[in-house]
Amino acid sequence: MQSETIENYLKTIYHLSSGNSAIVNNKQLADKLKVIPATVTEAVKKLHELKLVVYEKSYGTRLTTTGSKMALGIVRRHRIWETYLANELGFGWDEVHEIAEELEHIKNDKLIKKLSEKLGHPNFDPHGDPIPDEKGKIQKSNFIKLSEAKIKNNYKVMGVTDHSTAFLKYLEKHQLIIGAGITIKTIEEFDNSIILICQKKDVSISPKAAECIIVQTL
Amino acid sequence: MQSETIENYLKTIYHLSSGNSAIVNNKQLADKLKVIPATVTEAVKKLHELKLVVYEKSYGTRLTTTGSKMALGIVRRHRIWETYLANELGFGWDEVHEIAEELEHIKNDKLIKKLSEKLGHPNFDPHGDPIPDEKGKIQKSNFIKLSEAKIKNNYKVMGVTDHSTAFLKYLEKHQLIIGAGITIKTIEEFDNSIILICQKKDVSISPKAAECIIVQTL
DNA sequence: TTATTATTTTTGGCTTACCAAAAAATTATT
DNA sequence: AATAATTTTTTGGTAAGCCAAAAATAATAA
Repeated sequence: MQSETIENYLKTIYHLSSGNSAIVNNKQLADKLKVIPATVTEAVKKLHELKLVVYEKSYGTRLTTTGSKMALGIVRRHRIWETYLANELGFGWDEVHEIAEELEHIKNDKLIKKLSEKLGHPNFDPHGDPIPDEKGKIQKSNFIKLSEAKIKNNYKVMGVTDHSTAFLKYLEKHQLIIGAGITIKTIEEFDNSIILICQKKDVSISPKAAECIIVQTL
Repeated sequence: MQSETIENYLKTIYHLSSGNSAIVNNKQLADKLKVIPATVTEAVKKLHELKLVVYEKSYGTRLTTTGSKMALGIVRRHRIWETYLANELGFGWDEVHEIAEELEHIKNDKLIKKLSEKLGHPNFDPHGDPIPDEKGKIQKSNFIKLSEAKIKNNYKVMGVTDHSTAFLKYLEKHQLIIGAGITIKTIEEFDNSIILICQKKDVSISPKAAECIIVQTL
């Protein structure tokens, strides 16, 4: 099995199981990887033989400890590159994901080490997602989803969980950039949409969007 | 045909024909690409159909204008990355080639543009090789091979044509680093080896090594 | 020029990563 | 529980990129 194929499967399993080694099913994987379920069946069988996942027929797949470590390594490379592209090369946070999808497959420990060093060993990428350290440890954060925010409280925008270009552009339009301070003004009773104050302006956020925005309690 | 495979063939044809669209043969290609000649035959046929090379049976292969442009693009990416790794990330010039072999395949015009910009649009990489510009134009240089150097003259070490780690380490040991000023002291009659002065020390260079060292006339 | 050597091409085969369609198993719905 | 819908697996097939061995061609030396 090709290293890049393996990495894409492991990474996807990791994301779908939200880092918990929970079980993921073939359909989900097929959708994310843009292949048909039959292809996934084949692949997870091979990954099982490589002891990177535990695959149980007609049930599902989860990462082994080894697989999880590898996945964490890929996630680390991806997020280090995203941070580097944004902070050092001046890319917008809506552009970095796509490029990092390619860069993440370059496995050269020294390269990632140098990049991390130059960035001052960051713990979070420009989307606010945590960057696993060399050992795969992920820094816990006091981040919550904007949808869980409480009225009158102050928060700082830290990231997003949806990386689609459409969504990122939407945020930019509302000045909801990383680091922006916000205050919850109202939460509409009838549809749960949130009115918040950002840059002294009122901004209305739909519940769906609020689910995808990560904020830090201040 | 996979983009990375195409790129590796084009790049190799480019290097073997010394940028002149001269004819290269299957054996040479097979050796460089670490495949058997039969594989090359298959590949060049396909590249011919893609109009990237002109392949004549039992004769040889050369780049078309399109193929040449593509090759120049790959060479540009490779050398920009090498320069970036050395100048911005502090890698040694003996380390950058290997990493750039992978990075060169990431095709994102904006990325290369940003890297080049950050470097101040360099025309030469850390090995002294010219970096083609966005249009594929290569800056001419007054560089010569050390083997062509004349007695008593002064030169500056600008690069190498052999990127093997062994060779680069050999140079480093003799303090023959990029930018080093040298003076030709003697050229031995019987074996053409060169005695030069570098850092106030006498250094003897074999004719074979002298073939691989690029110097600039001062 | 013939013999020898080197290179190139052909042929048949392999693995990886995919797909399509059909069959089997699981899960959900009535 | 029976039926319908979904998911999973099996089966057969494809293209890319490789190899090994044999046949054909070209280049070199005797």
